[in-house]
Amino acid sequence: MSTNIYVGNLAFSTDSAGLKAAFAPFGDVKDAQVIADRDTGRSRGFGFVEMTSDEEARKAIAELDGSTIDGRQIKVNIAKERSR
DNA sequence: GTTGAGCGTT
Repeated sequence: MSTNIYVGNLAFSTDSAGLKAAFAPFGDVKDAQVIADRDTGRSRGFGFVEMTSDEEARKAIAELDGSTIDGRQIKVNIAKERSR
């Protein structure tokens, strides 16, 4: 099992690697992805991070929500279910 | 070569 995290208000210059780099210090990041427009390939300004440890995920959220990455104050929360 | 609310493609 793992914890899925929503990250919003990302700078358009932030990519999946940048996202992972931000969360990695707080625990094991299973996967990180910035959602890009499927047609243009450009960032949509938000993404998701999946962490293997639920407690580390919560700590990362607490530490990173409202923090600044690439000049933008990001929004971090537990993600909703993808199949909506 | 731009922009700014948002919960995603497989």
